[in-house]
Amino acid sequence: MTAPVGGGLRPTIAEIATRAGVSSGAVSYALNGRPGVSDATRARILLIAKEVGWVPSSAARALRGGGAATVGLVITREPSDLGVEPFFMSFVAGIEQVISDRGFALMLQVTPRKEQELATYRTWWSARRVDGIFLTDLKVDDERLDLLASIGLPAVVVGDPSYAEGATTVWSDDAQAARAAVTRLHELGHLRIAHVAGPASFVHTRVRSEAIRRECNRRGMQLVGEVNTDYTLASGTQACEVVLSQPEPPTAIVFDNDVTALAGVRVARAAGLRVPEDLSILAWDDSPLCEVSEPPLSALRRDVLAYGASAATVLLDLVQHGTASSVRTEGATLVERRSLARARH
Amino acid sequence: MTAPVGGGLRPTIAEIATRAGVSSGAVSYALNGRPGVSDATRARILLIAKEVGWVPSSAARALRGGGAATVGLVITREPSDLGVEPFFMSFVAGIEQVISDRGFALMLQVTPRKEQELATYRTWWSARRVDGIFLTDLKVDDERLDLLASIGLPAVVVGDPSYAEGATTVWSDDAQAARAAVTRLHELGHLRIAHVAGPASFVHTRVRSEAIRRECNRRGMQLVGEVNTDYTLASGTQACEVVLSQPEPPTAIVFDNDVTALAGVRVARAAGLRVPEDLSILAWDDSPLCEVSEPPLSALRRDVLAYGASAATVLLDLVQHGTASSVRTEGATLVERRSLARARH
DNA sequence: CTCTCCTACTCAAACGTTTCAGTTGACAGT
DNA sequence: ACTGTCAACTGAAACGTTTGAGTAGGAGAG
Repeated sequence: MTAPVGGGLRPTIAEIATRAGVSSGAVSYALNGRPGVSDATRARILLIAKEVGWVPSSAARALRGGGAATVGLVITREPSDLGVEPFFMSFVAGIEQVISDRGFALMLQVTPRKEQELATYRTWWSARRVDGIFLTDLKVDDERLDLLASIGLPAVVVGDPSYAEGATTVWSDDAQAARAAVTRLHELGHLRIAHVAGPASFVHTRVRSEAIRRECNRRGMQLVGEVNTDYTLASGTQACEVVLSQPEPPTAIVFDNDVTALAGVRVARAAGLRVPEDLSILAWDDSPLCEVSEPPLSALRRDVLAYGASAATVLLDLVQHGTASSVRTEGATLVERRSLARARH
Repeated sequence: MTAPVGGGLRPTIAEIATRAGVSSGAVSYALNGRPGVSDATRARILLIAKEVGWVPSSAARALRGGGAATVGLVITREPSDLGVEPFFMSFVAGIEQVISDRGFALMLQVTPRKEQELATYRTWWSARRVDGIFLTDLKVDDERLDLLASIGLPAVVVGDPSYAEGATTVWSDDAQAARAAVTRLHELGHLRIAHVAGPASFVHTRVRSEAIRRECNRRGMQLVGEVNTDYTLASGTQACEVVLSQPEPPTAIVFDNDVTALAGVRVARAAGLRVPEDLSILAWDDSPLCEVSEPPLSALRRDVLAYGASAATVLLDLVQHGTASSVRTEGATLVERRSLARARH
């Protein structure tokens, strides 16, 4: 008792084969553009496939060894923090632009627990659920790199190659952006600045901090504060209070994200300082938050969409050809709004 | 030439079987907790499986017909809008809490094109990539409902059941929250209010608008403005200008999201109105944006994490047992900050 | 006419899992 | 001692695809 030819949803190659009067092997050749069928037969098969709405079973392909046509992304952050973080959604959208055209899908996991992340990589790989993954939020001496290397799961590291232990990376040059920011502040006459940074464990935090420190030295500016935060409003507020309560407070502060920058505005105002007249503020990673702020915040903007797209392109090359070379994407540019002003003497 | 027993990553049931000296069928029974093996053998098999780090091949299971152990979510929004939208990340995190415990994974797609969304459902289902999906941003006469019904893809609709055409839904009672909001404004003596809403096509926009209208009538308050926006700063600004430039402007405005509420603060200030003394402002869906605003905004807060978790629970029930009943989650609660004040006479 | 080569196929195995239908023994009941 | 029952297994098929090996039939060379 075979299924009615006209019938079912989810048609298979076998059904196309019976309709076309050939074997399933021939259909496979035709559908995959391989030699082994005549042009006439191929055309007929393709037509039928389109008619019945055939879509290859990714399960069968994955089982056969052809890969799952899926890439994975684990976001290890507190869900509450993620609400504010505009980065990931744009990044995912950028990934999607590239992979959907190539028939790939994205598997996502959001979890606050970092052991969970490691377990997920193991499981995804063992279960053949993904062909490769994106590794974000790169840390110094990142244990995830070792795991990935040991299980052999292809990965693209989103972050500075000098900390990626030889893995393929896609990165934006934060050091260069940091230099540009400091340069701009110097132009405006600022000689004492501070840096309210992200978590010290992140590579990009370290890169930014170091670049700012170096550039200050080079230009004879003083870095009168460098405090780490966890990107939250609370920790930004505290950091900013520390920095501003010094005997010789800075005339400008660079913040590593938008939320802490907003915290900075509030703290400054509470301390009786006007922004930007008494204190210039610069945020890293532009967002609507910066726009709606009063005053609107100047920010270092990256094209996160393009960043995600680049990462996806590299990962797919890695997965499909077994090798790919690292890519440096366009760096951040400084968007000037109204939170920067000339330093007062 | 068989593979070395000690060897490979990604061990299979067959390998466990040879190690345990039983057939692969027995191993399958043991691993899935089915009868058919003795307790002793079962224990031995489980031990070996743990030792070699066995993980079931989801491809093989899906092929066999057991389902892909994957659920899908398509987010159809402009990537740039998503940056601000705290909803989805929290929602996804809530989903994850539930599904990862049950061995399911989440497949995500972010796209601005709505035809893409429909195509994705077809493809995911035909390719057996997902067992079910979450349908968010429910619209009036939503064409996606018809597609899902016609292809038979299990789905949980996130939105009001009265517009879901009989599909299983998970929803939060926006009408009730709207009534609570209006009630509170009435308590504060406001008699003329306005509503800056979301896109008219969304069901939740319609539900909120209608509930606000009704409650105003019931209490003898005037609804002196009801404008739709697309949630962006620009459209919020425009809507708010329209509402405030009337001969008899409102003394309080309810905004359907945080960004437009912030736009409202700016417009009010530009018009020489103090918030909240001259104009009370209430945002829908709390976010860090509301906290950092000046003044901090009162908001209707939902537990989005729990919302996502509920949706996931229902979808998994639907997928695994073929049936599930709709769930109404806890409604929004009003978080008072400093943007609400007693109306002036 | 025979031999080779080529095209255009067909056949069957393999991927890893689940499950149905058998096949052993052991053991109780009569 | 014979039958039936039950637990504890084994064997094989099936899911849908890819792919290497095999084959029929025709064209061309000698």
